[in-house]
Amino acid sequence: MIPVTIRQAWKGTADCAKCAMREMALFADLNEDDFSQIHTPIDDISYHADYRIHAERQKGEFVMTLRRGMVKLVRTTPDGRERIVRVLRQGDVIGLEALALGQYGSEAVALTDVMVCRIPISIIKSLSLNSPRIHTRLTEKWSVALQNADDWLADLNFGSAYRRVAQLFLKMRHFDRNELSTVFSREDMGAMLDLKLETVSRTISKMVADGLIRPVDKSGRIYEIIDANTLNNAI
Amino acid sequence: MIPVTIRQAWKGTADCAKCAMREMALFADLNEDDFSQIHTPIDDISYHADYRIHAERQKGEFVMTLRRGMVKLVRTTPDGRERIVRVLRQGDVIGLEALALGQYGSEAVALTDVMVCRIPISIIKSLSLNSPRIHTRLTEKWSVALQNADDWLADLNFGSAYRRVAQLFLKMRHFDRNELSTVFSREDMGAMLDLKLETVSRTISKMVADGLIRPVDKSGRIYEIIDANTLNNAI
DNA sequence: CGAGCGCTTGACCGGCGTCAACACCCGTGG
DNA sequence: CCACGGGTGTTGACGCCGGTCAAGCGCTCG
Repeated sequence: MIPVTIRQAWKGTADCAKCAMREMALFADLNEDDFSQIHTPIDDISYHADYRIHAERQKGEFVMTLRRGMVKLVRTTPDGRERIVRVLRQGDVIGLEALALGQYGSEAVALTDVMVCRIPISIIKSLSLNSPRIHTRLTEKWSVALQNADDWLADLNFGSAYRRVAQLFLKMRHFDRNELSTVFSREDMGAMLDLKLETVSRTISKMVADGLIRPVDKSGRIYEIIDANTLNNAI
Repeated sequence: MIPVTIRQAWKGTADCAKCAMREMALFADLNEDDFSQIHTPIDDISYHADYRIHAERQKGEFVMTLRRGMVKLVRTTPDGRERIVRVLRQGDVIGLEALALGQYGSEAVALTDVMVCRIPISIIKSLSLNSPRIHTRLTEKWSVALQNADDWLADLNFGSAYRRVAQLFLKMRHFDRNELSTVFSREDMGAMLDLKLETVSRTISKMVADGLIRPVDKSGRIYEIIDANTLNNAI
C-alpha cells in the first residue's frame, strides 16, 4: 500500500501558525524567529488504514505528529507472534525514539485512516539547540510517551480478561464524545491485552449483557459506555 | 526506615570529574564551563533495601542517577494490588518524569542496597538551556527509559509463565558476569510478570529440573544461566 | 447471490490460581 | 548448644479461567 496523498502543507511560518494541531504539536510555542530557521520542508501526509508507516529497527530521519486517527506500535517476538505495545492517538508523536537512536524501536501501522505531519529530525535537532521552547515541548512528549507505556502495562496487561478489556474501553474513549469508545479487530485487541481473540469476543459479549457497554455500529468497533464506574472497578 | 548515609560527595567540578559513573551518568560530557554553572549541591546517597525512595504522585524536585543496586517502580491499582512496571539498574535515572511533570509517576522502592546521586531538577533545567551536551544526554536517557518500558511489556508480560520467567532471568543478567542472574522475592517477581508467587516458584523449579538454570545461593535469588538460548526461545 | 472475512458461540481441555501443608533459613532466647 | 518462631520458598490437590478447535452467523463486496 502507498500513501494516498503527499502534499506540501506547511510552506512556512504562515501555514504553521494556522495549524489546528498547534497546541498539541511539537511546534506549539515557536515564534517567528524559530520558524525562520526551518528550511527543510515539513510534509502533511495521509495514510490508509493498515498502511505500515515504518518497520521495527528501520533507520529513520523523521518524526511525525499524529493529527488524526490511530497508530499501533507492534513488536514481533522471536517466535513470530505479534505484540502491540501501545496505540498512538492524536497529538502523540510517532518515532520519537529515532531522535535519540536514529532508528525506530517498533513497527508502526495505521489502525485507521491517518493524518500526520512529518518533520525531519534535522529540524528538531537544530531548533532544540537554539530554542528552549521546543526543548520543553520535547520533554513533555517524552514524558507522555513514557507515562503511556507504563499505563499500558499497569492498566491493560494486569489481571483478568474482564478487567483488561474494561480498561481498554476506558482508554479508547473519544476525546470529544466521552461516552463513545472505539476499539479494534478482536485479533488486535488480543495482541494488546495478551488474550486470544475468542476470549476478547466472549468478554465483550458479557459486558454488553451486563449492561456496561452497548454496540453503536454493526461492525463491533464503536461502543457506548454505559457504566464507566463499574468498568473501572472491574476485577 | 531512613537513609543510611547522606553525605556530600560532589563538592564541585573536581569530584564530578572523578566519578566512576560519569560515562553512564547524566553529566557524562559536561565541561569545566558547564560545571561552573552548578551552584546547588549534588548529594551522594545510600539507601537500604526496601527503602521507599519516593511515592506515587509525590511532588519531586530531584532526579537521581542510580549508581549501584536495583530499584522497582510500583503502581498500585484501584483495588489495592501492586504492579511493578519496571526495574531500574545502574546508569538508569530515577524520577525522570518529574523533569516534565514536577511529580513522580510511580512509587520507587529499593530492591537491594542502593547508591544514588541526587541532582536537583533546577540544575538540569538551567544546564539544558545552555548546554547542548546535557540535552543530548537527557534525550538518550528518555529513549532508554521508553525502550525499557516497551521491553517489559513485550518480553516479560507476554505468553506463558515459562516464557515470562525465562525472559526475566535473561533481563536480570549481571553486567560484569554474564552467566549470573539476580532475581527477587517470588512475590515481587509475580508483580512484575503478572503471575502468582506459587506459579513463579513452580516455574523456576521446572527450569532447574530442565537444566536451564542452577541456583547459586541458598535464598533463591542468584542463579547461574546454563542454557541462555533455550531460555530465549521458550514459548 | 455466493464467496470470504471477521465476529460469535459452543464444547472441551490444560495452565494457572487458590488454598493448604510443609521445608528451609535465620534470629532470638532459653 | 538446642528450642522455638516467623518469614520465605516449595510442593501438592483441586477448581476455574482462558486457550484450543470447530461450527455457524452476519456483513461486505464482487
